[in-house]
Amino acid sequence: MMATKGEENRARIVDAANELFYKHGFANTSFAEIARHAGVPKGNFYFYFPSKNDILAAVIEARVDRLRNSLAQWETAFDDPRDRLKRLADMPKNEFPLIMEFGCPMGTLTAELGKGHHELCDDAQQMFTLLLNWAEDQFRLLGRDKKAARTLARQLMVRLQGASVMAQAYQDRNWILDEVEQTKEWLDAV
Amino acid sequence: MMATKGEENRARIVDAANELFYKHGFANTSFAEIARHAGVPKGNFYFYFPSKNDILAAVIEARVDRLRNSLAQWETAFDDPRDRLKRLADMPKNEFPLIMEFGCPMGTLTAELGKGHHELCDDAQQMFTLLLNWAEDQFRLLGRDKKAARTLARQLMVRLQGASVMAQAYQDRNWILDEVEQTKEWLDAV
DNA sequence: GTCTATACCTTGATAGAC
DNA sequence: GTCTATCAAGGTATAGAC
Repeated sequence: MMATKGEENRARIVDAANELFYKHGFANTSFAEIARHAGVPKGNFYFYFPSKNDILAAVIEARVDRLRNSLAQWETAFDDPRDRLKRLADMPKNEFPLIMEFGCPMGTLTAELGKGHHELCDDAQQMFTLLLNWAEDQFRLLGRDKKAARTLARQLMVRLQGASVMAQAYQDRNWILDEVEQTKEWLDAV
Repeated sequence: MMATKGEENRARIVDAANELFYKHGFANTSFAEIARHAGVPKGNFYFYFPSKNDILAAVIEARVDRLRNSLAQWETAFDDPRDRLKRLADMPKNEFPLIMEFGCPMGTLTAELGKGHHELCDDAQQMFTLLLNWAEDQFRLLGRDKKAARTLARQLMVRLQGASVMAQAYQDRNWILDEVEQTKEWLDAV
C-alpha cells in the first residue's frame, strides 16, 4: 500500500526517536537530534505530536507491537513451549552488541522513567508485562500451576535483566553469553 | 576534629548531589536543585569543583568509600564467609523502599553513563568491581577455586541487579523480597 | 573565600509565511 | 501541510563585587 507523505514523516520521526531514546536516553535526546536523524524539520514535530511525551508514547507503542510480533512468531516457529522459552532467553544474545553498549531497551527505559516520576512509567511496564504473561503461559503449557508458572516467568526475567545490566556496566558480552547458557540449562531442568 | 567552612560546604554539595543524582539521574539534576538542597549558592560550586563532572566524580568516590566501609564491617561482624555473602544478598532488602522507587544506585548510574559514552563510565564500574572482588574472595574462603568463585560472584550480582530492575519497573517490593530469599537459599546450597 | 549577577547556549514549544 | 524563524525558560559556566 502507498503511504501518504504525512504518515511516512510520522513513521520516520518515531523510528528515529526509538533509536535515539534507546541509545542516548529519553531526556538526553533533543528534537534537533531526532530531526537530523529523521530528515524532518523539528518545527514539523508539533504537527504530528502535541509534545515530546507523545513521541515517547508512540515509541513505546511501536516497541510493544514489535515485541508482540516476535512472540507470535516464536509461537508458530516452535511447538514445544520449552523451545519457545529458550528462544526468549536467547534474545539478549542475539542483540548483544547493542545491549552491551546501551543496555536492555526495556530495563533502561523503565529505569529512567521511574526516576522523576514520569507519567509514562506505566506505559513502559507494558513491555515487561507482555513478556511475563507470555512466559507464564508457556510454563503453564509445560504443566505448571498458575503460581509456579508465574514464579518461573519472573525468575527468567530477573536473570535476563541482571545480565543486561552487568554486560552494559562492563561493556562485556560474556555476562550475557554466560547467563543465557545457564538460563537455557535451567529451562531444561525445570 | 573541626572542619573548615570550605570543607563543610564541599561535603554538603557532595551529599546533596549524591542523593539527587540517585533519585533524579545525573543529567536531570541541575545546579539549582543541588544548591537548594545543599544550602550553598550555585555560584559557589565552581570554587569547589571545576565542572559538573567533577561533582559526579566526588559522588562516585563517596559511594565507593561507603561501600568499602560496609564490606569491612561485614567482615568483622561475620566469621563465616557464607554469612557475609548472605549479608550482601540482604542489601537490596534492607534498602527496598529506595530501590523500589529509584532502582539500584550502581545499576542505574552505570546504565545512564553508559548511554552517551560518558567519560566517568569507568569510574562507576568501580562500585561493581569492589563488590565482585569481595564476593569472589568469600567464595574462595568457602573452598572454591578461582574460576568457580568468580562465576558464583557474577551470578550473585546478576540476581541482585535483575531483581532491582524489575522491582523498580513495577514499583513492587516483592521482586526484591522473593529474589533475596531465593538467593540466600542458593547460597546455602552452593 | 563567599556570594550576586549574568553571559551564553540549548532546550521544548510557537507563530506565521507559503 | 510543510517549513523557517523565533520564543521563553532553564541549563552550565563565568566575572567580578565584597
